[in-house]
Amino acid sequence: MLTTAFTVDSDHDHPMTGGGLAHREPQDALAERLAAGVAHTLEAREHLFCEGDQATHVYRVEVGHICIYRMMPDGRRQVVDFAYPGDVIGLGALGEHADSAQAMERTVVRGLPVATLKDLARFDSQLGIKLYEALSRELLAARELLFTVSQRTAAERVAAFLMALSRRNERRGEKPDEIVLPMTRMDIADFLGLTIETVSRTFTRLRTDGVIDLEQCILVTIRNPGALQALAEGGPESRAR
Amino acid sequence: MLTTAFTVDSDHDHPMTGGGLAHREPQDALAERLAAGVAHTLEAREHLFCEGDQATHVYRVEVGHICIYRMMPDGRRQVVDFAYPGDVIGLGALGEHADSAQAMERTVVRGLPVATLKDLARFDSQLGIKLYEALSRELLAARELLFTVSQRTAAERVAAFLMALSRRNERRGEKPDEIVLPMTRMDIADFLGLTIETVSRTFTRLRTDGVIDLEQCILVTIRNPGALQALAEGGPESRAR
DNA sequence: GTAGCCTCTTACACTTTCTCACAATCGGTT
DNA sequence: AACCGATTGTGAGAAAGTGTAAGAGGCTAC
Repeated sequence: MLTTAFTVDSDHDHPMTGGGLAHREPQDALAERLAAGVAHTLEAREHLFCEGDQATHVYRVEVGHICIYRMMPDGRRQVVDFAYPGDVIGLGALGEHADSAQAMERTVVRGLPVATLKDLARFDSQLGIKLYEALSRELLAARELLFTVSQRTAAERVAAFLMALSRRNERRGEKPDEIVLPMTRMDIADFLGLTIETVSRTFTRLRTDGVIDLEQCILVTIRNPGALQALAEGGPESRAR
Repeated sequence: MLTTAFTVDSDHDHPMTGGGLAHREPQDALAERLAAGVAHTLEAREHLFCEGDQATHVYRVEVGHICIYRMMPDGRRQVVDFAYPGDVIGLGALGEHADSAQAMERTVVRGLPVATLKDLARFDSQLGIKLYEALSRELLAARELLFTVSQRTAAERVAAFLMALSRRNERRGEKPDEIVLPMTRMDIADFLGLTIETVSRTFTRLRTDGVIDLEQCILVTIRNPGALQALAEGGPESRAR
């Protein structure tokens, strides 16, 4: 899960916070179980599950990316999370899914039946704790996003979003200043509670201000990490409230 | 936890969703354990714990109300939850608290050491499941609030907030059309991601429109539940997006 | 290669919410 | 009863973000 936290170090100082993605590569009991799951390939735009579906499985993304969102009858949409390879999906669900999960491109997931997981947890208390911790990280990330969407300006939200992806790259051993965006502007807008136009304008503004480069719309290069960081944290020019 | 969900029935159709308050009166293993906890009285404005404090205990509110929030260095605040009697606080914390908990008035809580809870959960898998479910409900409520704050207009947010409190009353066997607000306008504003002025104006607007009555600022009487409901759901006059 | 489609960008008028300033009200105290 | 501080309510102007619409860029299929 993407954490739009304004403190850079939260990922490392608090290993439990999980940082960018809530339960990435869990080298533990949970990971072991999931590795034994059945692989399933989704085409682009295909749904892994929808709101109201029975929550039968827990999934781990192997390849590709998945967008988790929720809709209002009138079409308003809230993206809750972007799941990257290694991320686990479907943990919080009790009975029915409260949101939908859609592949953003051709994506491979590995699924484990909830019933199996439950049985295993009954005897393996270590696994139970891992599940609990994974859920805690999701809760923290959800509240972080709430904070971002509720209290930050458009520029701050986009900056926080990019910083989250940058930190994610860093943790993964990838270049922290080159960010590939697997999601559309619409996905970003619905994640940050903005319109697609505002997201686009904000990207442009960051580019003209020399904070980022944007050769293609899916590739962001961070030119001035300090400025981006400051903006994400609620920098000098941000409104005081 | 307060759920600002737009579907009224979510409370009852999905018992796991928890509805208004995430883990109210858990008549189960968790409740039993918490009943054995040590009572502690907080004065108005006193903090139960602060961001960064070691998460030593899990608490249940017995009397009074507690506001759970998070601050940004520049003073921006996000209220994450209002805890009512019966609600459990401090569940998601791993190591350190990520938010602060402040009594809104003289409040009595009952605390149980996390270490004790962990020991108990090791042998009582039923308790472990209850903890997991309680956390799931918190996650659902957090995402619900995210949705509300991110996608709804000021009027819709206030309406959703009042509807959540109304449903909460109903579940408790109290009058669903008479709502006592234990929190200040500032708390509501920081919960809904609005300014105090906008909250105030919106209340006034609802009053002049005949949707609610507002003799004192802490007592809301719902005059037209249908209209309030429609507004909370994103009624006819809401923007289509 | 180019026609067609989809996403992204940009511009401008408009709406909502915020900011700032001040008045009114409430609750507790002297 | 009058005072006081804190909270709440109201109004006018400012700012941020939105909605509409038009144009640019990129990908796919033919």
